[in-house]
Parts: sequence; structure tokens; C-alpha cells
Amino acid sequence: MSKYYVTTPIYYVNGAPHIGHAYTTIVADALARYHRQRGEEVFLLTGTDEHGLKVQREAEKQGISPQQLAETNSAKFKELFEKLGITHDRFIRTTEEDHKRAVTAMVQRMLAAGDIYLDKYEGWYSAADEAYYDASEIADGVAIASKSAVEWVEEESYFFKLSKYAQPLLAWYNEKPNCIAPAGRRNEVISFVEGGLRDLSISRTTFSWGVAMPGDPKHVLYVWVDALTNYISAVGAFEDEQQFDKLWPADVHLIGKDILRFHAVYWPAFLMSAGLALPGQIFAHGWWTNEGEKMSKSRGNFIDAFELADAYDLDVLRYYLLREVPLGNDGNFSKERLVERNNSELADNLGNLVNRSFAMTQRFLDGELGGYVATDDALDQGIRESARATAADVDRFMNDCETHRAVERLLGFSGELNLYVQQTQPWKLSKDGDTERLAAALYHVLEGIRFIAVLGSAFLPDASKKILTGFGLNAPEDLLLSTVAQFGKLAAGTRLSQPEVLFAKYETKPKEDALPKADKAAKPKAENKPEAKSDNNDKAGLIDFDLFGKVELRVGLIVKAERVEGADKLLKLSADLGEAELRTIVAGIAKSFAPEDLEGRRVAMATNLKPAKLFGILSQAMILAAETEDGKLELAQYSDNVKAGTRIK
RNA sequence: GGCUAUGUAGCUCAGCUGGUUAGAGCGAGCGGCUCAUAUCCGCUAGGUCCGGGGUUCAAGUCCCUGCAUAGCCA
Repeated sequence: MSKYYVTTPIYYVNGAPHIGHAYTTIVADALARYHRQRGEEVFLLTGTDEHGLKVQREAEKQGISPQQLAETNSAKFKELFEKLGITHDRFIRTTEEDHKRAVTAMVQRMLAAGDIYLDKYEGWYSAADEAYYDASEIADGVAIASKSAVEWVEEESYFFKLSKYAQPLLAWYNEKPNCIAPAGRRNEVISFVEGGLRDLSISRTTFSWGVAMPGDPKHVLYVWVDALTNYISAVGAFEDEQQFDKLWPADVHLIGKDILRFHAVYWPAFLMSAGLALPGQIFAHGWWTNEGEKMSKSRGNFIDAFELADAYDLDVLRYYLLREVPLGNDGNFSKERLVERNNSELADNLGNLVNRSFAMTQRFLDGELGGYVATDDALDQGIRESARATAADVDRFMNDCETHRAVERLLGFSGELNLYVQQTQPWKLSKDGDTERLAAALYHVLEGIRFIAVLGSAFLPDASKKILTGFGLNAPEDLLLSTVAQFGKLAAGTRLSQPEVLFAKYETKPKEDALPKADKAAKPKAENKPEAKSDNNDKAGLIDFDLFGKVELRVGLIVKAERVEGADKLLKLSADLGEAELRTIVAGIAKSFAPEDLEGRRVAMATNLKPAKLFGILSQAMILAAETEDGKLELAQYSDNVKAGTRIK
């Protein structure tokens, strides 16, 4: 049985998990799930990096032990991954005993190879960055790049003969063109190594929270020797030969682009020194920005991973992250895009396809599936061919870690199935009593849906499960890719049960709260030609739903009301519409209401009308009112149960 | 500053080794169906393929150059 070993980085426990942590881990999880479907023996590794000066200092600050701090923060990551439904096979912590033993053994091997020597290090060091800087990189006592303080340090340190490995590394990059991906990253690494490698300091004497240098315990092994070794310690290096031989080398180390050098240069060099095999591939993915803004500590705009998991359906979040951006590119996390993708691709396209197909089978065939017939019909043949091609394409894309293409392909097939339904028109076949053709058509759609459910299970595990359950396919084997090796496996006589709605639509939020109100309403483009197009629809007096949908009605809480000087019919109102600022409304209702009667009322307002100036006051919404027989006005009113700003539909 | 990418319809992007009228999805407009989560299907966008020069019978697709953006340079 072939195996697949995929890793995420281990996450440093000095901060809260954010979108980046969630992303890497979700990608790795999708890859792992897919390979499990192939029937491979899969090992998905993630975990936390817990040693180092920063943890030690933070713990001192909090008055707790480094171990306690690591414990608490590591638990957050573990909790996150449970929440995200990550199917890791091990969550490793660098404070675990077997890991520490492996680190020691690793260094002993490197010592035995003659690659480690004792020397003195001097230079500018930043504790915040845990990095040394060249004199050219600092100014005014701070590192130019990170703005963190540096200090001049001289200390005894063990060094790894990295310089010795420049040529072997270049040979490796050359022999295995895919060992570093994407290709652009590979070029970066090559040009870096071609520039020559300096030996690497691998120990510190300035702190103690870590694994001791074998034979010289006043030295602590520096972060990367310790951390990188997790990839082998987690699978039994130096201890469980059977497991280690089976799983190592890893097939993919999935990492963020910021730690590329450590993985593409140091790590293979360490492995060469220790006489161990090199990983199959190091894949560096990009960063997410937050609504177009770079996330940074100074901005304080990290997207909290827990909030993300709470805000969106897990399938939708996975889908969005995997679909929006090719692995390796930077991406922009935009709520609007996520909602758009959910609504149009998941809900409208796939969700509705499943819903309509099951419903038709229920209604026209009493929920019972006919058997598979390899019909001659060209449309049917097209679906079969597409199903086959989709399976093949998804497989190829997953081999290349092109999750966005795999997902895109699946949705493309879903679109083809929608088209097929439109073309075969089962409702018409039912009416005409053509049950044979009807059964064949629905069979093809449903079998196509089963392909999507199986092939998409790594991306949309929950939805996939709901669909398969609808077919009565609940066994773990029903997920295997072998079940989509041929078209036509859905058994005759299968009784369907309608799955619940797979993807609910999210409301599209107006989200222009930040803009001045006048600008907001001035935006609609139709304004340039105001009169031209108004009389198309109203011949019949009916309007489209779309048109109605454009009218934004909301519940506004009147917080203040006053008379408008010089106008006996007008009141000036300030209303809370759940926005950052109150809106001003000028309403012609003074004859029916005293200002004090209105304050505190929640009433219906049209909120996306073009603002109008009345008596020099800009009115930014309109109140809905009905006239009584005696000419008084009454408002459309809501109780306190309805929050200010709620959309009326 | 050096090196490397990228710059294609309103938005997000495909366009392999140069070759008929430059594509997709979303958005927008119009029309059709009614099984379905008001969903689905069809038609419509007339875009200096960043600017300039060159190679070629023929260039988003190759070369040079300029501009812009991004990444790497311990």
C-alpha cells in the first residue's frame, strides 16, 4: 500500500491562531483527505513549536513556567484544529519527550558526520525577531526591516557546516525540479544558495528553554534544529524504525513562504548530514491579506481563526480558502467574495442542483432509482464522459496541489449537470409519461452528483456526507475514489432521502457603513439617464422581484425628532439604522405627529433612495406611512424585538 | 541598487511550445423554462491584451526598452 505523509509547520506558541494557521492546516487536511480516498496510508502531521527565548521571556513576564505557557497556548491550536475538523494523525509538541530524544539523536548524527564545531558568534541580535543582523541592516539601534531593537552579542556557539552543503543542495534542486514549489520560490532558493552559504549557528547560551546540546548542556539548541526535526520525530525517527521507514521521507512539507529558507536550505542540509532521505516536496504558500490590507501586529488586523470558524460554515470556509487562490499565491480575504462564492457557486449551482434532482426523483419516481443503462443518447454520453474527465482532472490537479483547479473543475461539472437537467427537462418527460427516458435522465444526474460528492469530499466534507447519506451510502468505503472509477455504480432500486439544504445563502451586506451617506446614495449608475428606461415594466403594473429587491427597506429607530423651522408639515428626524452614524430624515408628517411622540419608535424606512434636500436639510431616507380616511398618517411600526437596521423583506 | 516574477473585459483570472473573428466565472442588461434554495438555461460586454521599438508571412504569445506592482538579496 502506498503512503502519503504531509506536514504543516509547527506553530510557534507565542500568539493566537490566525487565518494563516487555519489556512495551511486546512490545505494540508484537504490533501490528506484526498489521499485517504485513494486508499493510501496517510499521515497528516501538525503541532506546536514551544521552545525558545520568546516563550521563556513571555513566561517570565507572566510569572509562570515556560512549560505552563506552552501548555496553554498549544491547547489553543489543538482546539482550533478540532473546531476546523482537521484530521491530523498526530499533533506534535516540541516539548514532548520523544521529540526531544530525536533532536538529541539528530544532532549526535550531525556531530558524528563532523559537521558541527564550536566557535564564537558575534553580531547584532534582535531578541524579538530571534535573528541576527548584519551591520548594514541596522540603523539607530534597530533592525531596519522589523524596527525591533538589536543588541551586540558575543557568545560561544556551535556551528553547523552549512557551507559544505551548497553544492549537494544545488544538485538536489537540479535533479528534483519539483522539490521546491512553486517554481518561482525554487528560483529564489537557488539564487540564494548560489550566492554561497555561511555556516549556521545552531546553539545559544543566553537562554535555557530548549533541548540541550549533547555533551555541553550550557548550550541550548537553536530553534530551527529543534523545530525542523519534528517532521521526523513525529514518525518515530531513531526509535520506531518500522514506522519511520514506512513514512519517511515526507511527501510534502506545506509551509508559508516566510519560512522557505529554513525548509529548503537548512532542513535538507541537516538531513544530508544525518544521512537521512530528503523530503519529496516543499510547497510554500502565500499570505492572506485582510480586505486588501496586509495583516500585521502594528495594524492589529489579524483575522482571528476562531472568529472565522464561528462566522462561517466549515465547508464554505474551506471551499473559499481553497478556491479563491492558487496554492502559492497571495490571497485577499474578502467577506464579500466569500459570500458571493457561497451564494452563487455553492448554494445556487451545486446546492440547488442536488436539491432539484432529489426533489424530482421524489416527485416523479417516488424516490426510487432505476438501474444504470448505458443509453445511446448524446447528452447522456456527454455526462458520462464529463464525469470520467472530471475524476481524471481532479486527480491530476491534486497531484500538483492545485486545489483551486480541482474545486473549479467540480463546480464546472455541477454546471454541466444543471445544463443537462435543463436540456432533458425531466418534468416534461414525466408529464408525457416517458418513464424510461425520465429514469435514465435522473439516473445520469444523480450519478453525476455522486461523483461530485465523492470527488469533493476533501473540500466539502460535510456537504459530501449529506449527499452520500441521501443515497444511503454511509460506509467509509463509499468515499473511496475507486467508487468513481466507473460511471453507473449507483444501484438500481436505491431509495433516496432528500438531504437538507446543503448551503444556506448568506445575506449580502451593504457594508458601506464607512462611507458618507451622501456618497453612498449618489452612486447608482442609472442616474445619468434618469427618464429613459422607466416605462418598460409598468405596463402591466407588475414589477420583477429583482426590482423589488433593489428597494432597501429597513427598520429605523427614531432617536430624535424636531420641527423644521419655517415648514409646518416637516419634521427632522435622526434615526438609528444599525450603522456607525445616525441618519437624518426629513419627513412630511408634522401634521399627524408631535416630535416627542416619535422618539423611540421603530418604523419602516426606505434607505437607499437618492438623498434629497428639503429646506436645506439633506434627507437620507424616507419613512413609510399610510393615510387614514380623515387624512391622518400612520406609520409601519415594529416592536422592540426588531433590532434597528434590520432589513425588511 | 542587483536578481526574479507579474501587468489580458467593471471584478477575479485562463490563454501550452507564436497562426482562423482574444476566452471563462462573477457582476450588469435582455429573453426563456418551472423540477428546484427567486434557483436553472440562452443571448448581450465590443477589451490600445501596460507604453514604445524590433524579429517574422504571422505576436497577449519571441527579443530589446520604458513604466507599474510584487517577491528574494543570510
